Amino acid sequence: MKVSRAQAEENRRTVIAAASRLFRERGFDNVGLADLMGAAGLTHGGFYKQFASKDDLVNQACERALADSRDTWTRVLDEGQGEGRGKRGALEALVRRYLSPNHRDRIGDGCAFPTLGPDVVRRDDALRRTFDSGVKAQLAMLEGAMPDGAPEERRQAAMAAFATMVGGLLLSRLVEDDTLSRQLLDAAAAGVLGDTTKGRP
Amino acid sequence: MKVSRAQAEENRRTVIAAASRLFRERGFDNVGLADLMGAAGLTHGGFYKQFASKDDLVNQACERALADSRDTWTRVLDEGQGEGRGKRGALEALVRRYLSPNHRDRIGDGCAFPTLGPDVVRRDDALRRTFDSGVKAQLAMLEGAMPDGAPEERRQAAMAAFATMVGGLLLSRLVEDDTLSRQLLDAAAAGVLGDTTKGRP
DNA sequence: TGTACATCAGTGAACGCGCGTTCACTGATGTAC
DNA sequence: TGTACATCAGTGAACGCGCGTTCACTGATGTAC
Repeated sequence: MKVSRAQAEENRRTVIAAASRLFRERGFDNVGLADLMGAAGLTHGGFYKQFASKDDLVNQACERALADSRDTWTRVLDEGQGEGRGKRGALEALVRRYLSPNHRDRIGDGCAFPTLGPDVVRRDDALRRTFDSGVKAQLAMLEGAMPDGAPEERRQAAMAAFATMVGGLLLSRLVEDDTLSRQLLDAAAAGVLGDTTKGRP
Repeated sequence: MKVSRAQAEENRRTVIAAASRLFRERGFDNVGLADLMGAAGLTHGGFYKQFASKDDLVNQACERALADSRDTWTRVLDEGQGEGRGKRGALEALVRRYLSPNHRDRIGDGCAFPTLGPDVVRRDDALRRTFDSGVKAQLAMLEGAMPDGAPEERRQAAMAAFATMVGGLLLSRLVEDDTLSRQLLDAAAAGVLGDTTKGRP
């Protein structure tokens, strides 16, 4: 049976959104076409009416995930600057949200770099370019969010901060003890925001 | 044909060593039993004479990779302390080696956390415990390598440093421009070692 | 030390399963008159 | 506005392939005498 163009377009978007979540949760190889189409209430046979291949969907889903991530960062930075103490407050809001137990536990909605990064490194498709752009874009946002210093210093600080955030989230997911996991998140946040925030009582 | 016990034991070790490298290079799912046994010049049929399952080998290969990593850290810290400026020199040697283009490019020989970490997070086997122990062990080494501060401060600094190292390596592998990649490595190293090392000229 | 036999690491074919992809078909949608 | 027909999103079965796992078999090793 055919379906209206609007419905088909909505189905396509539903599949991409589900893929963007499922790939982060289970990895590219552990999500089948049947899972992906099933998320939109469809059967797997129609897949190739919407996408050229599984790799095509992988790429579109990752673009979606990275775009969502950028939107979240923009929103959090805006909110933090609005209610907080200027640029410093915005950066703090972003870092604390990124390095939170909530972000740690919601892998399917979270940042794609500490989740799919290594899988992408092993590829040589268009996906590498997608992530390359994604890193540059979020690095630029972080650079703009850095409150202090000359442009060159802020760029360097943004790179170190990004590394600490991505690595802190990844490590916090690798340890099983929740207390240690939170300590890792807090220590990483303190490392980014300056040790003055955390420290001796 | 049978083979001497010594030969069989050597074959087993060869397979584990090859697995430890291949899994890091291609991921667990993209290395078949035929590849693994072939690395020791064997056919895939004999696999189950040596290992209970593929997951069993995955776990043993990761234990090996993590143990090798610890050995490397120990050696680099010793060398750095010997020829360098005490504990400070040892930490610098470790961080600069970890965040080097060489480590970035040699994934098969490198740290397992930014390479296999996300794949491990998705599992719930014994492998999670293996990595949990691995994180704790290397964190303890880093804590011991921290030159300054009270124990609590050194522990927190070690956590932030570990996060920056793991994240910096991962990000450096995700960007395609070599110059930017090296800047990420250097910025991460500067973040760990204190911005005084790098900075304005 | 030499011989007879049990052991078992390794072989190579086969099995079963899930996966990405293809394809003939369906029937509501969208268009042309 | 109503009718006839082409389009094409979605269906469900089938294909081929690679993979982890199993198994009967081999023959050199290791052991018992």
